[in-house]
This record gives sequence, C-alpha cells and structure tokens, in this order.
Amino acid sequence: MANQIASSRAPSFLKCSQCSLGNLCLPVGMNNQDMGELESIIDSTSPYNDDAPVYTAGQSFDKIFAVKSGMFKSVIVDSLGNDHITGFHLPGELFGLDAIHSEKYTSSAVSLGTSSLCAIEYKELEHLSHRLPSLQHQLMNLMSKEVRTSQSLNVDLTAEQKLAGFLVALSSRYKQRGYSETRFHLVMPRRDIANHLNMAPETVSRLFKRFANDGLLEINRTDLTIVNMQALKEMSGCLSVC
Amino acid sequence: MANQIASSRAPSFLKCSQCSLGNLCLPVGMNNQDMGELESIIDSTSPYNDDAPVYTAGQSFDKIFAVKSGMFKSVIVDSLGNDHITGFHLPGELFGLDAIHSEKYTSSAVSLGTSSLCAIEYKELEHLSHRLPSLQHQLMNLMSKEVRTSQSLNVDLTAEQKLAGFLVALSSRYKQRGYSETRFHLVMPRRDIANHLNMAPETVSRLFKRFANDGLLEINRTDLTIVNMQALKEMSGCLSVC
DNA sequence: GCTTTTACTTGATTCATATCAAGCGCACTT
DNA sequence: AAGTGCGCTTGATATGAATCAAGTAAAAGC
Repeated sequence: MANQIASSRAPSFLKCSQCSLGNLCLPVGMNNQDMGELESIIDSTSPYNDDAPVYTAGQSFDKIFAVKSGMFKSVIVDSLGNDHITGFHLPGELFGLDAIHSEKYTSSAVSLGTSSLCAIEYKELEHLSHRLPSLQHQLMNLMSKEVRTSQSLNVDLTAEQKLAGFLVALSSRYKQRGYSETRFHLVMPRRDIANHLNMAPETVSRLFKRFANDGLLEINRTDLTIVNMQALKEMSGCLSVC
Repeated sequence: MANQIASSRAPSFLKCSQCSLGNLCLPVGMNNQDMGELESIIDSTSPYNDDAPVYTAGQSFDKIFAVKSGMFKSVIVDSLGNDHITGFHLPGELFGLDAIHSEKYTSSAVSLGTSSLCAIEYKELEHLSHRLPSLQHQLMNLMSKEVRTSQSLNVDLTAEQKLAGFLVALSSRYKQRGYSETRFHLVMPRRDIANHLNMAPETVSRLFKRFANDGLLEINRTDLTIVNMQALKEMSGCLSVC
C-alpha cells in the first residue's frame, strides 16, 4: 500500500484497532484493552461531500474530530468577513481542539473533496483520559504539536519560502501516512493554498511556474511531483520541517 | 490593588493558594486539597534579570513554567539564524507547552526586565493531572487557548491592524490581572514588538506616532495610555479580541 | 560631567507582492 | 459539439511596508 498516490477514497474502518492510522492518531502508545475503551466513545460519520461543513464557527462545542480519509480545512472569519484557512487536516489528524477552551467552535471545518471522519464527544474523551494515562499523554502531545505548527507559520518568510515549506511539510505528512512523499495530488485549490499562506493566488501560480522552471518540481493541475526535495527544503528555511 | 500601573516588581508568593494569579493560572477550578497537591510539585525560582534565559532551544525538555511577576518572551530561531518572538508571557501565563511533544525545547525563553517564575516538572504535572481532573481540564484549556492565539496571529492584516490588535490584547490581559487597561508600561522594546508582529521597528515607530496624532493613544517611551479604546478595537479587526 | 552606546525617530528610496485586467483551458451542461 | 463557468495563468501597474540613511535623545559607562 505504501507509495501509492494519495487519494480521497475512503476506506471504511470502524475500529481504532483495525485502523491503519493508529500510529498517528489518538491511539498512539495504547494497549489493546485501552484502545477498546477508546473505540467505545468514537462514532464513525457518514462521508462528507466536497465543501460540506462539519461545524461552523459559533456553534456550541461538543465534539472533536479525527480524519479517516480525504482532507478537511479549518477556517476562521475576521470581523470584516474575510476568511482565513488555519490548516488542512490529513488522515490521522485531529481538529476542533482550538474550541476546547471556549464553549463554541471558533473556526469552521469543511471537507475538501469526499472525506470521512471519526467524531468524539469531548466530555467523554476528557473523562476517559483520566483513566487512560496514555490517552492523556497523546492528547497533550497532539495539542503541543498544534501550538508549534501554528507558531512556525507566523515566522516572517518570503512567498517563495512559505510555499516551499508548505510543500515540504505536506510531503512529509503524506510520507508518514504511507503515501509517496514525492508525488501527490493537491486536493485544495490554489486559492486555498494562497489564503492559508497569506498570499495572492496569482503569486502561488507564478511560484509554481518558477519552481517547475528551476527543476524543483513538476506540476499539472493538481498532480504534483517533487523533483528536487533537498533544494525545496533548503529554500523553505526549514520552518516547520527539519 | 486594581488599576495600578503594571510594573515588573515581584511579589514573592510561594503557594498557589495564596497567589493572586490563581484565577488565571493552573489552579483554576481546583479545591483547596487539590491545590495543596499542586503546590507540592511547584518550585519557586529565584528572580531573572533582564535578558536572562530560562531555557534555550535544543535543551532537553523537563519543566514548564508559570510567570509569577514581570514578563518573559519565547523566541524561535530559523535555519538562517533569524529570531522570531512567538509570544510575550504575563503573570499567570504558562510557557514551555510547545515543547511537550518533542524531547527538547523548541524555543528559547528570556526574561524582559526583572521577573520571576514557578517551575513545574512536566512528568510530575502529567502524573498529577491523572488524579486531578480539574487540573487536566485547565491544562487542556490553556493549551487550546494557546492554539487559538497563535492561529489568530497568522491572519493577514495590515501593520496598522496588527499593532492595534496587539495593544488591545495586551490591555485586556493587563485588565484580567487587575491592572489598568488604559495605562501600562511597554516592557518590551519596539524592536521586539516589531519582530513579534513581523514588521520593521521603523513601522512600529511611525504607527505609534500616527495613533498618537489621531488621538487614539498617548505614548512616551514605555509609558502608554490608551485614549480611544473603541477606535483601536475597531481598527484591529478584532483578531484575537472581541 | 563628558563620552559612548543604544533605542528610537524621521525621511528618502526600493522592492516584494498585491491588485487589476485579460486571456486560457479543462470540465461540465445541454 | 458548441456553450458556459470556474480555476488557473500571465502580464502591467500600484502600493504597503522594508530598507537605507541620518539624526536625536535618553541611559550607561568612564
């Protein structure tokens, strides 16, 4: 299965113990018995179509979510109504964690293409993690990682560095999931990449062209092949990678 | 005590139960007995002088810290050696949480002026939070808040909006701590404000002048008075506030 | 008390990237 | 197969903020 091109096809796993994402997701470090307890509070949702919302900013917070297949994005809206994409979520990644401290979701989550989720009642998760140290440990690890990822996005970089870093980080996340690190589909439109990295879509387009001209990558619509990973890494300034 | 101007003078509290910051810090929601247990794993450190490091990026992670008095900043360094200030930490705030998921501190922490800290062995804190649900709850809340704060800093705003937002957020944090929300000292130099907000120090200087000319605030060296809070809030686009 | 340093201010110029404005091409419709 | 729409590309121009370059003023050192 490794090194196939990442797709948004949804395998219909039901149990954490049978899920191939266990080494990335909540069950990291858990024994079979604990995993059984975790499974008992997890709901599998029906698939989400392209652009389908999981929750909307302002709704009362109750669940966090783990991506089973496909991709989701988190979006915050400022007071002028401008969107900002705070992150893209790949299989095995959690989202909704930013809402814990408030009673409401502070961002909206939306599916990119067809995707599927596990839903976890946060109250139950919190309760269970009192009894399962390994679960609590992993939850803290994931939160800490999220803090760090957001922080490294704040660093002042050129458009070139930001896009290179984005691609390298995405590649690395696909690799962790058993997909090819050099060839994958860009599920999100250019507009979304641009928004997430705080640049104009035109800039993303121009940079892709330059990267291709310079032999760093080949790109055709959503089909991306990284040709010179090392150069991309160096260009990125190693913001969230290295 | 309320509404005095924030200073870096250090009150020498020893116990959480006697600390005025209990309503913001880790003990939120804890009963006296639980607080006693928490106190048993907390070390009070000797004061830090201006620019004194608490830890340096790369050091092995063992403790997280809570600010008792004064202010600290967290700094990450990219591969080119450029610093980036990820945050300023006021009394009652925790830092070091970004290091949990790795074995090492990923940022450096440095005192601004004379400041003091509580130090908490993370292993012990994690262990204790298995037994104290309220502690675990508050820890998750604080992490979640940190995620959200970092995310809102990523939103694409003009220099004007960013600086206005920074001042409004700082004001609100001082207010929570019982200090004046309209008048306080900017402990950090312009250079640090600029770095944190990804702008040039010259831009910060020019903006302060413009804000003063427009009657939004009065500023003299480090002494800041906010004259028109409403206008500043509106200008900020309500990034991390509202 | 004078010099030096450091932080900050102010003005002139440059530059990276946004914005504006067409145009292209693939996919979906009918 | 022609029409339509949307996402993307490409070029020309505008602009916000960085950089460069002095100059000022408060604090620190001698």
